[in-house]
Amino acid sequence: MGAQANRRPTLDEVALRAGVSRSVASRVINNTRDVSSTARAAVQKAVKELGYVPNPSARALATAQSGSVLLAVSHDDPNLFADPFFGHVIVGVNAALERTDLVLMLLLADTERGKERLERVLRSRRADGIMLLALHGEDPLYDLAQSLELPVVVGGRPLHGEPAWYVDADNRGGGRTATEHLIASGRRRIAAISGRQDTQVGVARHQGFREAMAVAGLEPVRSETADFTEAGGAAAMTRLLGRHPDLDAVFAESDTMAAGALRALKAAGRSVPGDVAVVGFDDLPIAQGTDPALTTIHQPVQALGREMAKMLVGLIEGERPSPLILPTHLVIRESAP
Amino acid sequence: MGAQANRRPTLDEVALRAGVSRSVASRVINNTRDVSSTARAAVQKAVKELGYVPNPSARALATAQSGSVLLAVSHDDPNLFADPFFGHVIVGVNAALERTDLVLMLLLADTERGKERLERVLRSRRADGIMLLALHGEDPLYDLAQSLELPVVVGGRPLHGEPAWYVDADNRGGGRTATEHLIASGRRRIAAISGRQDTQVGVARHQGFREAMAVAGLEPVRSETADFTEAGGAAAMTRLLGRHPDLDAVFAESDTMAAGALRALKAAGRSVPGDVAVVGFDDLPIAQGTDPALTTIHQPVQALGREMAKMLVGLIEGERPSPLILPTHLVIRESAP
DNA sequence: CGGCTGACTGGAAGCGCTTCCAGTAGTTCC
DNA sequence: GGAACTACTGGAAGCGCTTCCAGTCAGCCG
Repeated sequence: MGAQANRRPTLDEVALRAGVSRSVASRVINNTRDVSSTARAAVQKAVKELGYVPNPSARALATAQSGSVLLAVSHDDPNLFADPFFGHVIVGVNAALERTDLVLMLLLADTERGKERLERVLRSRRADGIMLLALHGEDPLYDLAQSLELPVVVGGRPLHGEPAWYVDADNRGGGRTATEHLIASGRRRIAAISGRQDTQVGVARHQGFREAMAVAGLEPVRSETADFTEAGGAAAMTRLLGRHPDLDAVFAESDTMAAGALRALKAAGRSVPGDVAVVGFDDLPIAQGTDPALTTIHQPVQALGREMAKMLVGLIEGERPSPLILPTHLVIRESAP
Repeated sequence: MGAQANRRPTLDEVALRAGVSRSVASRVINNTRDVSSTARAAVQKAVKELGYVPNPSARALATAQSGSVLLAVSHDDPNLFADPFFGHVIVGVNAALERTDLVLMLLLADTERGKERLERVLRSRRADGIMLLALHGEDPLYDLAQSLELPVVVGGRPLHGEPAWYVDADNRGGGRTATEHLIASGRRRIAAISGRQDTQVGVARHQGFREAMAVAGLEPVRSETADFTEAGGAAAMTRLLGRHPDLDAVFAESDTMAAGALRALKAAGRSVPGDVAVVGFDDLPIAQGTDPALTTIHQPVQALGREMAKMLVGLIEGERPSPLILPTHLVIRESAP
């Protein structure tokens, strides 16, 4: 009755109860060799009876391994994380981690203070490895993590240079596929709304667009750059229409911007896909909710998270995995049949 | 030249360099009293020169405090977490934690294995406190956390009973407000599409609906229950139209379901808001993307996360905060002017 | 039958920190 | 001038675990 309430059992108590030494108990817990089956059974029994759970801090101290990995999102837009994209990544990461004993730590570093905090966490080696997401331009974080000799896996790629370990979607290939689809369906006056050009994603997708246009011998009507937001997409679309009222297709390089573009097209009285065909990129849930439903490039976001985590676990366990580029594919809906 | 590369400095080395004992160095680091200013300065200098960062495991072991808090999401739908809702909660949590030294651990427990893992993490006291999200029906997790004598803050409320510490949005008030708005705009044949009735959210919103109808002396046309998904909302809307072709308003108790309802209404040839007015709930980004844009109840999701984290920090620091219900408010857009 | 394995075992030394406590000075007060 | 403070200081004892290492005790070979 409330007697055993307060203190949690320690390994010593388990050992005592099992009638063995602490070393033996530890070996049983950690499943290492050199334990007789009788000792093993006794310890396991004691563990169960006492409800023993190892103290992670003590273990971490003794082994110099924290037992956790960090997912760091460093960005200057505090709301970026609200994008469902991240939710999917996390679901993937979580799934991959579920089969290990690693716990996920999450740190969003948007403010200056947040970034300092992230740096402290990194330096303190609270995590055995780190996953970096949404690097835009040059992020000092990457270099820091590198210099700490911590395993680092980058999701996406930074704008310049190529990290040793990363997982990325085939953005360039996706951009090409999207554009090819528009061309194949007979569109000729094709414009693009590209995302921020200080991100590798933004650049790569647009590069795919330009490649496909060049291959087809077409001149892009015009491209507008927006900031990956719905409002930005709408504004860009409006600008495009103002300058090139006769365009017949738009490749909006993210679904969110595509949604904005659809809204602007509707406001301008254009029918989709009748007057203008629209292809997005990402295949987020909104893509199905827009009117008309959005033809888009699917990128395997959950897989991205999963593979990042897997790669990191591999690195921590001493393997040397290869960078990974995940395929994207076209999903045809109504906005560009 | 790679000399100091490998080992990180310890407190002993800092003390040595500063010419004081380890105790003094520790006191300086932790900013406790009883340190002369000369000693303090010497230690601070040594810390800087050595780039010393305390080892969190050692500290955790000595203080019996992990320095982290856990956000646990236990649900049976593995994709629920992809909902932007969670992203916003996390942004809020992160913001509140930024001013502390606590680190956020995130655990999604959808599978059986995930739940066991969550339980292990809880039992091992890897976290100093826990935030629980998306409890549906009765979740054993809550009782477990309670029994561990860990501070627990619940986001939303479980279906039955009331936790000691929770933060919730005023779902019932929101449901009332939404309904009152429909009534005030002259609608009389009002139906509702309620969410899962095994969640407190679902029940509370619908209760608000019923209250407002009763106060106005109106009989609900009919209510259909869906599962908070777009498809579910569309199906429910179709059923409603089948049975009550003359309804003139719908309160869809989540934006996602509202989006589905809009789609079904359009498919049935009804104009919104001409024939049927629609009010949603949540004020997610989709609410602005639907056509027509959705009148909805805004709930402060980010604030929910922030307040949960604040409350938890308070609990950990020994305060006894009060449960909190955050206000919701009506956002009028096109679907129900 | 002596000596050698090989399978186990338990003692003990840490991991890097916090914190209690006994102690040393320097001050103040009667 | 001595007692009683106050303001610091450093030694030492942990926190709960892992892991090295020196043993012990069978069994088995020649």
